[in-house]
Amino acid sequence: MDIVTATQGFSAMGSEPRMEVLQTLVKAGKEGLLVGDIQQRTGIPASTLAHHLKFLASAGLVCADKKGRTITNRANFDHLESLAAFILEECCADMETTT
Amino acid sequence: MDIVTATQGFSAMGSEPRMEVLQTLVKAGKEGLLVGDIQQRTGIPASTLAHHLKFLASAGLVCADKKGRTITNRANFDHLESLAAFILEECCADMETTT
DNA sequence: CGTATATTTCTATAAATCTAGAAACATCGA
DNA sequence: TCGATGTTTCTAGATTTATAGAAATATACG
Repeated sequence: MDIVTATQGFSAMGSEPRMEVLQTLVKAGKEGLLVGDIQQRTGIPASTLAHHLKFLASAGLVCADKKGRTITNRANFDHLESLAAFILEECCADMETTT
Repeated sequence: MDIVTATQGFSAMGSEPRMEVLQTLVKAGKEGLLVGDIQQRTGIPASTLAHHLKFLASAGLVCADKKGRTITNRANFDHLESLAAFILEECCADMETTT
């Protein structure tokens, strides 16, 4: 994971409504949720929600899967794990003694 | 860790120069670095760096320790770990069957 | 005291983001 | 085909953030 990708991911997580959406999807698990479901659970207006979902998707945190009239959104668990790992990835790298 | 704190943390990580600063401090380990050291390693102008360090500190990601003329900055490793853990904290909570 | 050093605060401009109503678009069912 | 449903795109004003030069502050040293 490079720094640009990581930064985009964290930036996407750096807004309360967006984090709320993401957590709703993380809680929902791999089945995902329809946009309408998310809207119901979060109370975010449709257009605002669409905006945030696009932001989350373009950061790779969420995947959207259109089927008929509805769109299923799912958290991208692999990517989320990588981001979590990135935070302390290079911890203390500069402290290493000449081993 | 509540959602507001987490969001502030991720927001602070959601900018490339700031993430670069944070990583520089994470690499440096618990000894930390002087503002001037960070400036040298990142090439960020002093006033811009001060701005970002304040942002990082107010999000709890970094601690500043003034001593004489210099200020030592350290990554707040505990907080960073909590943030990393937060991302998938409630993973699949809504999928649980009636156990 | 006066000067050099380390860092911040002030300031201003440019750019990005947030929010949400309204309109548009696509798909399904009758 | 027509109306209902689910979701997006358009739009625009308000707010936040980014950047960095210049001035200010604080401490140390001679």
